[in-house]
Amino acid sequence: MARLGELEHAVMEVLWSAGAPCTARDILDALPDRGLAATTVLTVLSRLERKQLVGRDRDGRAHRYRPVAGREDHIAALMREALDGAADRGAALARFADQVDDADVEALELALREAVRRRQALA
Amino acid sequence: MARLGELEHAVMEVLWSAGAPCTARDILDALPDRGLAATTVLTVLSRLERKQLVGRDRDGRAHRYRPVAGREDHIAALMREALDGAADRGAALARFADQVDDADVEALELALREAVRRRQALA
DNA sequence: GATCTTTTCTACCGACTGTAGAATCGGCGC
DNA sequence: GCGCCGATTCTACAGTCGGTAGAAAAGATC
Repeated sequence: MARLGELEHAVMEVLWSAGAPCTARDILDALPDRGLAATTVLTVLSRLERKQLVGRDRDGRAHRYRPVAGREDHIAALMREALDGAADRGAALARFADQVDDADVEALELALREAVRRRQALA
Repeated sequence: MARLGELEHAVMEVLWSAGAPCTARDILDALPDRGLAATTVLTVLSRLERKQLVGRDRDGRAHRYRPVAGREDHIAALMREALDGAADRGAALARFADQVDDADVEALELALREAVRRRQALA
């Protein structure tokens, strides 16, 4: 999976938070502290499109950009990718379970119950 | 956390698999297909040391290099790092639970039970 | 002390990222 | 229709990172 630079990530955050497709202008306005040029945002967006992290559709003279996947999907994919590097997946998952805090343990237990339920519904 | 290049990763794999501290020579010999120069391995090791992924101790005229953390610890840390990017950790964990295969679900369930048990023993 | 290995220092190249100017494109209003 | 203005595309450059390794120094061994 493609790695993201700091600005690329910031742009993805804007798109993820927006909830609706954004123009480059919207994104520029959402990052006022950086003092970026409009073309910088466009360049970053085109790179994100090349990496297939955003898509776009024309809207008048501009484009509206949208994330291809949601933030949480993206994160889950990163977690899977990390896990795929394990020789012993069970051991890696055990370490992971040890390292996360109690709230995450509970959330994970819930997530697993739900996932199992969904799987059984499909079977 | 530091990102790893392809060769850096390969060197870490050698160290993780070795089970004992290795010299640069050992690592070079473990990667025969690459036709690397000895200095290349040393350079990579020094970068890994700078990234605090390996440590070393002198042994005669050479050094012996060892991974600071085990492979599974490293992977678990990567997974946590990805998870830390989530606005909604529960949602990210839910996606993760949906995306992994049945064997991983079972391994995770087991890992969680064990983790909870260990936590209770500590409390 | 000569030799041989290991290490350190330095350097180069290519890829990637942040950054943006120049040039072009394309609606919209008049 | 045509010009204007914002959006887009193209091009470029600097900084960093990773892969690669030569030159030079350090250090053990005989």
